[in-house]
Amino acid sequence: MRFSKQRELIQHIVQGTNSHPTAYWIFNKAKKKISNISMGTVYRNLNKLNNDGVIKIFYDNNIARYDWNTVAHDHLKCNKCGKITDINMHTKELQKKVWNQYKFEADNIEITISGICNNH
Amino acid sequence: MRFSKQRELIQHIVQGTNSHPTAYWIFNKAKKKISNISMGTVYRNLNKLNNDGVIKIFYDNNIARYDWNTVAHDHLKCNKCGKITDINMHTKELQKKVWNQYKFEADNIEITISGICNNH
DNA sequence: AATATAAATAGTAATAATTCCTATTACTGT
DNA sequence: ACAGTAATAGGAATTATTACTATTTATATT
Repeated sequence: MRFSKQRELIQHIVQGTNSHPTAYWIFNKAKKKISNISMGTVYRNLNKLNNDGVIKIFYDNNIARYDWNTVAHDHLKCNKCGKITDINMHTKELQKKVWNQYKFEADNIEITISGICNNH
Repeated sequence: MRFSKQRELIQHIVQGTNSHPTAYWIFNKAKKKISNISMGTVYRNLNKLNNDGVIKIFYDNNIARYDWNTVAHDHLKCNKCGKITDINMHTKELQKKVWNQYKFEADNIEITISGICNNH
């Protein structure tokens, strides 16, 4: 993969926030540095970075969010303020379990827990 | 809520399959019985049925799928054949855990595990 | 059974998220 | 410096979903 300043910027934006941003948020942030950047470029590079394991994509209901944290982890989503918090649910155990019980080779386990966070 | 034959049909379609169908699949199935049914009607009723706890909505990446099984459960998704299988991961324990560790009141826990199923 | 009314529908337009397409641009190896 | 290749911008196209509105229909009331 060749270097591109657009991709570098997109990577830095994702890596510079804990807010689990959407593509649209990243696009708006990127426009401030490269005013003519397009959504196509944002999506293409986010997918590329995800495929290369540089960042991680996950889904909050039906919209994609992007995470600098590529280590396996899970999310708490507050239904009141929308805040998404990283947590760790030891998915290794689940991975073993689905293999033993269902002979299913898990390569990705996503746990999203919604409810009410400790600010409410 | 008033009776409608459209909603009744939609409910029966969802309750008659284990395939975790999309709105579009349900729409096509419904058209065979009520040829002029519209997508708006399908979505409106699926949401209504979900809100009433008659069926359950969940998200497979960025698309909505509908499930007759309203008891809390989880899903295995095969990356080769796309098949989605119901499993049970005892999320009660996770619910306790996030309360103890994070003081987070979980009301919904979604676990989606993707990988390769036992047909491959 | 006829009527009123409130709710649901069909059909379509609008929106939102994402992917696709193509002419153009710009790294990189020679 | 130049050619070849890969990435880009910008916009069109697609897909999923929601919103709007005139019309129809289920149900309660007479």
